[in-house]
Amino acid sequence: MAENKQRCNVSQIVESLQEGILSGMFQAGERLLEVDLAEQYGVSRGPVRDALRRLAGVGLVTSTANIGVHVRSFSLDEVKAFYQLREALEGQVARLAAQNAGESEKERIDSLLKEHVQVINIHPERAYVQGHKDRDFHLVLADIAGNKLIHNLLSDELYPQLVLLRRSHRIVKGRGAKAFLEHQRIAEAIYTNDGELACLLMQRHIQASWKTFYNGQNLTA
Amino acid sequence: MAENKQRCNVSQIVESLQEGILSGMFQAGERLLEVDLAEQYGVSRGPVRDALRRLAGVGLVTSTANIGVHVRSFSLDEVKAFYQLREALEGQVARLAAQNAGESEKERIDSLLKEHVQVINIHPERAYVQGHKDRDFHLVLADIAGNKLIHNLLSDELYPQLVLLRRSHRIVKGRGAKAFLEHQRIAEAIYTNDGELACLLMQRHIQASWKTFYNGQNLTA
DNA sequence: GCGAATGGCATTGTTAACAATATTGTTGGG
DNA sequence: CCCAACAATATTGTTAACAATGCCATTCGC
Repeated sequence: MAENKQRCNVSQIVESLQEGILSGMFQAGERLLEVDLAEQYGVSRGPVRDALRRLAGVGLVTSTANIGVHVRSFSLDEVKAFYQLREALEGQVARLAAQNAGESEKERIDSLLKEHVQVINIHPERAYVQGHKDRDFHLVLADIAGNKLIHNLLSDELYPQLVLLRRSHRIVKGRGAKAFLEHQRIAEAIYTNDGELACLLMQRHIQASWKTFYNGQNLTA
Repeated sequence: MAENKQRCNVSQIVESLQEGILSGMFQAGERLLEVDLAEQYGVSRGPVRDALRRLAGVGLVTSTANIGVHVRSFSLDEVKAFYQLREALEGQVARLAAQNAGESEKERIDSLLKEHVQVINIHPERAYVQGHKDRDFHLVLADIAGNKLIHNLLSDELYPQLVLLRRSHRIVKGRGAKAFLEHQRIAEAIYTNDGELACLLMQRHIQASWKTFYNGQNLTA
């Protein structure tokens, strides 16, 4: 699977490892050996160490002195804290997006939602998580919000962590159509530049997502 | 000043460099040479590189490939984004703290504020930024909120960045007594477990802090 | 005289060997 | 039979030398 990619630089290693972690090639809690990875990427341990430190920085692995690095796993408390953080951040994103949105931004959201409704109709059971970042509702809003700091926090740290924690907790099915309807309500608030409403609806959207996650855990546990 | 501390490990180097950056020993934008630091700490370049990567991870330095690392400097837009992020996070913190606070937590806040009023009376002009983390109003609230994720984000990343950006923009005087009064209002909301009010007051508190910063910049610019 | 190419220097990126530490397996005593 | 101390192994931490890259001054052509 992980063929010998010769002479990778650090950022390529980071990207490849991140994909491996998010795709489930590495299981949650699995140990990542520097020497093995170094051989896989046809490189010495130095760049691998750099890459692992960067992954630790975005919370995808945990690095312990003299022990090693492991793919991160999340306790239920950590997941709860995670959703509380998202609630705060994405509420602010929705508020700012509503304040900033002009005609072109509103059209951008509208066309995105029209695209999503197609996907929903074709795959009603699917998790409704878009692959590309430009096609994700939440990240598009974060872009429109015009706050690069929050956008990067969501895009580079929280969203990868979200993918990982859903995987590590065996979440297979999302809320699909229901989430899409909530997106539409948020979009309507943005169309009228109602920041407070957009913030409130987004917070409820995240809360609903957390409740689905939590109930799913209780059922399987 | 930076005497030869022999045989430091990585976390000690990180701590020392962070203190150097936050104390102003290194100026904003200043380049940090690996070889110089390595000699200062009596260690080779490897651990220094590790330390610098970790500082880059918390946003105190910027690391550019084949160029080097520089003490981070903040544009006014970045500072604005920073305060918008704080507004979201600390609003959530205040809400959660109000929801979680029992008698012991309320007493903890109360004794902290009584301590602060002493400081204010003795040094009315001082910036009202506490040195130790256990004595900072915002971090104590984050602790009471019971969300380790947000607490660490504030304590390990945003607060060091706050110190740095205030320094790099030559902010010398804070809002002192006024900020303290706002803290008291927030505390009162927490005493009645009114999460929504605590959140709102905290957000206004952060906004007021941003406005002070912004006006200060316009005056000097 | 001025701008572009070039060469040397300074610095970061990488490597492989070495040191220190943790984990695992083994042995001896109780 | 079980537990503790110890040895062997595996892995991370560190080092110093080497490679590659960017920066800067000098020089060459115009």
